[in-house]
Amino acid sequence: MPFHAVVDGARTGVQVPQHLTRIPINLISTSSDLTNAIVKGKVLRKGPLVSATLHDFILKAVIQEEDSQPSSSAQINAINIVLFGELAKNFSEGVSPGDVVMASGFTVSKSPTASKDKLHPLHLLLSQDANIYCFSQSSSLNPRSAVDSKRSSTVSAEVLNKTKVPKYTYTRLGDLKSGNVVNVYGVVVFFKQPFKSHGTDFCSSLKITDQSNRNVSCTIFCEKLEQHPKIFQIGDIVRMHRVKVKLFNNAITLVNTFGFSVITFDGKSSGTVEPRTSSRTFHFDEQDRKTVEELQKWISTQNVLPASPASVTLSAIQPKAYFDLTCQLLAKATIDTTCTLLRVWDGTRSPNTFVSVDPNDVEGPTSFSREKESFIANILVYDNHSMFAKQLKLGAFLRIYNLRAVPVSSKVRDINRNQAEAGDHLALHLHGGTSFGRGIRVLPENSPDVEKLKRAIAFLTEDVEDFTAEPTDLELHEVWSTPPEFLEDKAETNSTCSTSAEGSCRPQQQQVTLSQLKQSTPGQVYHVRAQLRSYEPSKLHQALKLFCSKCSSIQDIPDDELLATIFSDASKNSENCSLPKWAVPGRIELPSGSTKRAVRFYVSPRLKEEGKPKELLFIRGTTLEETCHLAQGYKNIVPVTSSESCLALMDLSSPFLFRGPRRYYGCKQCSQATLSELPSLDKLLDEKIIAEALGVQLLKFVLLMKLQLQDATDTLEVFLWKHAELFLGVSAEEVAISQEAQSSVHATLESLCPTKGAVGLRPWLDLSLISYWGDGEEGQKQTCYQICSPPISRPSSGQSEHT
DNA sequence: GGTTAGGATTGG
Repeated sequence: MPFHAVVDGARTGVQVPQHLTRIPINLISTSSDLTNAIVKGKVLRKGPLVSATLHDFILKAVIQEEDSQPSSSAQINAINIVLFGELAKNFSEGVSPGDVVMASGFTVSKSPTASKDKLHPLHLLLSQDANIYCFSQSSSLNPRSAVDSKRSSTVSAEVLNKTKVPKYTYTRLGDLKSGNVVNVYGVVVFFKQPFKSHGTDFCSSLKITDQSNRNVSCTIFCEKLEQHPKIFQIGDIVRMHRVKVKLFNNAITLVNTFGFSVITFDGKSSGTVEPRTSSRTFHFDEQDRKTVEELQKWISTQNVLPASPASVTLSAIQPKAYFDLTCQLLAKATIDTTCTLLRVWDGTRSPNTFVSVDPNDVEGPTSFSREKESFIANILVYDNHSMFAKQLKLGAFLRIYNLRAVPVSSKVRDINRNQAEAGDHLALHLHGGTSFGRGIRVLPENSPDVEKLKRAIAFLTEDVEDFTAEPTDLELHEVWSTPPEFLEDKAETNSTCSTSAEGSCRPQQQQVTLSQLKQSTPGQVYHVRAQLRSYEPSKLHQALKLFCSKCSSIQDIPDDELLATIFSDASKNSENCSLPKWAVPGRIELPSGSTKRAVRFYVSPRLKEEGKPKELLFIRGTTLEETCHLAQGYKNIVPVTSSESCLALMDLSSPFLFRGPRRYYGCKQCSQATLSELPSLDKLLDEKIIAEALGVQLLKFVLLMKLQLQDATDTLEVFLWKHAELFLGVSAEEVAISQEAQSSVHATLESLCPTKGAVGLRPWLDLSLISYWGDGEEGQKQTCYQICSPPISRPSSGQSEHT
């Protein structure tokens, strides 16, 4: 290795070789024998990393000898050094001004800037044969040095060996020693959302644990909310840098100290490890990913998490219970100076939470349709939470912690109301204070819980018009080799809620038999009770499709055999080609069979500047297998090839992006792909941002099935399409990568339509169907049907009305 | 380079 960080030589085993002889800077001349010479100096200045030629970097720096006292002003003890290639890169990443470095294996030549900068007339040239040893002043590497170090922490020189030695050292919670400043990983077993302290900062209080099974309380003071850990639930994983170990009441606690930073991860494995942070620059490497995955595994195998107030849906609220609620904010109203009303839903039927409010005080819609109202809960939030609630945006996805359901007796009912209507109800309160982690958190749009919530409320938020507005039926029928259809008419959603149909009330109207449905006018939503007679395709992977929301085309997902051919053809095309101006090239060693081989990659200098150069790699010349292998180690991989002597994206028949196990495709028809540099972003890169930057129209994973329903009167073929995710309770994207999601779909279908057993014993389903006019063969009109609700199944008995 | 809090519910 040409670059070494000698932080604690005894510990890391890195030593400056004994055979080298120190040469004072002022004695360096063109006639010096430099074979075994080594110079030592403090880094005075460090220039930027410059991309010089196609495959190279240059970095200039100035070092000054600290321990030599120039006997006369004529003796110069500072010298320019010029580093090339990997060494320049490592120096750029690993060395800060003020660090002491030693250099060997260099050559010298005349310094072109000597007359201007008055430094040494020669400069040192360090290429791949040279060595740099860095004695970092950083406090973050080693807890012991951190305590002694008077210097504020700089993140520097943690690069020792890029692949084997971690940039940061993490202390197990069982090994914490009072007084040390440490970096730690931990699983959250208790937390409070940040709250305003009596001082200048917000305060987060949490308790974490790890494989050493020690629980440690942490207190984080930060002025800005975004600097606080983004904890959504117990079981999340936090990584904290530079926390000080203190003793309080005889117990070890951690408090943030100078240079503190934190990132948070989901405690449940989802295939990819996505750090939650607002920080533009944070270090996250392969080792971090492994650490997080080990903790995720540990959580899943150990019973480490305390029984937390379970996340509960509105329909499952128990009176007197405390619980956490994940929901969407629809409207809010000021009740008084200490209390705000939040109107929310989560897609399940709400208990009666009547709150009287003046419509003039309401922000957002003052009323909803009667059926929508039956899904809405009213929550009163007090004091500190009331203040916070006032700045919440309508439509936001929230998690409300330690919500309480208080039974309210009917004694206080309005005398004018009918007794039955004004019956007992639940009052939902978020009391003041932060005990038991009480608080409200806005969940980001991309969190798995929000994705789940969106699916659950889809049937409430999408009006019937949405179904028919999309010209997708053309595609639906083409996929099934049936006459193409196209929608024109719009259905209406005049609906009333049948209160007699307890639990099955949906925003739609008449319950009809299949026979009646076939004779009724298209353009409406109907409620049916039916059994699932059959479904196709029987093989789930055939139900998974790619959908373009721009041109509404649907296509199959290419199989690996086809993809392998595309990759192999592309890699044959290895001619030299011109690079986009921004691309910084590099090479990665890949194990290929028994031999290693190097493949080319390109990175964006902007991401590099932001401290995450490997966040997005453009890879050239790999096989499909190798690309998948690389995708396990790097967050975002975009395969590229050479096209007409220019670097270009690969054919859009193959995925344009690999993210962990996930593959993303673009629409051939709607994309205008160009290899552009990514815009500067505060947000973490995701498939949407990358697709947009590359001019790719991202294709959505969708599920498309055809079901045959039956009741006593008839059978009916219906599409399961727009609401397939809701119906099957999974996201199509998960089905594409997760065996668990696939099994869940199989289980759902098997429960509705068992392969064995009498047809009559199959469960009866309460379903909402939308019917609409489509264009049939040779311009003929034909009625089509789509499912637009989740299935609510009932035992096969009690269906006598149809049998 | 100083402060805050230091989990623990009954309350509209």
